[in-house]
Amino acid sequence: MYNPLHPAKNMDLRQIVYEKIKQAIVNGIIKPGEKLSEVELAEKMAVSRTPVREAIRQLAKTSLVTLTPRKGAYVSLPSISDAGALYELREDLEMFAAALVCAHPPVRELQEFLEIFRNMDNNTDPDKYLEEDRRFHGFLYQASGNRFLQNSLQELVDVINLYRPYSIGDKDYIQRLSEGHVEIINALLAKDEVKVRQAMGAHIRLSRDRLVAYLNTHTSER
Amino acid sequence: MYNPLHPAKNMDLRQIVYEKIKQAIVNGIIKPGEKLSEVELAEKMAVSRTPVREAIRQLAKTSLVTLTPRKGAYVSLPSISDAGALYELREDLEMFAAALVCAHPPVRELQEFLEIFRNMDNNTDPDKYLEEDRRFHGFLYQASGNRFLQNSLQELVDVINLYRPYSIGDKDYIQRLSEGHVEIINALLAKDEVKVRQAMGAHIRLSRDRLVAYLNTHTSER
DNA sequence: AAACTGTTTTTTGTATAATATAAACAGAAG
DNA sequence: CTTCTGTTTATATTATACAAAAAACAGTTT
Repeated sequence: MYNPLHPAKNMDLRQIVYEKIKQAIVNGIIKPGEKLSEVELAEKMAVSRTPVREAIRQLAKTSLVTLTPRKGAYVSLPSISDAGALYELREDLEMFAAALVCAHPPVRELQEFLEIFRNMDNNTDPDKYLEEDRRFHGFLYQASGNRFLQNSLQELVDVINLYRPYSIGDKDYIQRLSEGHVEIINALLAKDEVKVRQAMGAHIRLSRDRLVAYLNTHTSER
Repeated sequence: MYNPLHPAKNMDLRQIVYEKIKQAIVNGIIKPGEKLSEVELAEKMAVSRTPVREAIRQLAKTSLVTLTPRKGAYVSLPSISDAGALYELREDLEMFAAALVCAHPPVRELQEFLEIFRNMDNNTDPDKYLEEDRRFHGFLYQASGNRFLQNSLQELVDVINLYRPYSIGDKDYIQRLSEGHVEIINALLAKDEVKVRQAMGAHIRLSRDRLVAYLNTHTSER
């Protein structure tokens, strides 16, 4: 039940501002390449520039924001070659995380996800898929039991999500991606580590190839 | 040769302060658990509190510093169980990085390192070993060609180095660790990826086991 | 003497003011 | 008309001032 005597607010302004800006970035409200004006953000959130500055500095440490001395802060605009490097690292880390989960698979939750992804196909709302996809992967990170791994992966995925403008509205892959999830879950439930790694690797590569192909055809050069 | 017309200083104060504090931490001048007083640091470096605050906030994003709202910032004091998680992740990433280097080994530099580590044994100055060890691993990160991997690994290793007070003065392992490096380098030069991964994995586990054993015997509980 | 309460002191958190740099612009020279 | 230079304007950077919270302390009560 509810305890009315919880801490009033154990977050300071900077933390709140940090989360707000971060959400604005990962949800695409502020787009890659756009400038983060201190005064503008401060005014919009009705705080002074100090907490905004500190939040931006912290964001910069996550690669979501790029700092240019004496110029300002901008939402990172990862290059086309960054995409390869980011996915290369992600593939390794996701396979590792999944392998760790494989040792002690959380059966109940996995079965819930299994149901969800079994019922998804190319007619599913892409936003709905995206939401469950994030939830699933995030759950695996947490279930890996290694908080440093969890942290690294979450940061990495947040950066990768900056490419979202280049992949939305792409319904053709939802079924294949969902099937990939089903495969991963089944391998986890079977505690088959080799298959888990293989399935996860293929799943991530599918996303990577889709993005790289898109970038190659739809961008001149970056 | 030297060009006198390089940028006067393309670093702002915050960046300078950031590096100074970071160096103080990784070099053990400020020890794990110690408090980072804003005024004290500002006075010592003869700057105002603002750049110091921002530097500390950024440091906190690297896990080198832990922030406690309304209390202050402290040099992180990783727990005994963190040690396992940190090394678990490091093992995976170092193996991955080494495997990447294996595809295009930088022969010249590897041979230089080979000479260095061949000439090391338990009589070598531990500080000298530590320096070359860091240099070698850092070189591999860079040679992996993946800047995100390089970044993650460097941050991870910096945090692991916080345990240094718990492992100094331990000369018995220098020879074994050096032999490990030789093994890794030879496997890289032979482009034998399987052996590279195996050698690197064993090398990291050796360090981990040494630390965990030490922590288990020399600390009651954290 | 121990514990509680009220006060002082120190330090963090936030806001604002001062400074320095860079971008935009306009006027003058070629 | 173009280019260069000086000025203005806007913005990031740094410093300082103020507010709020936590820690240290002391005095009082039991």
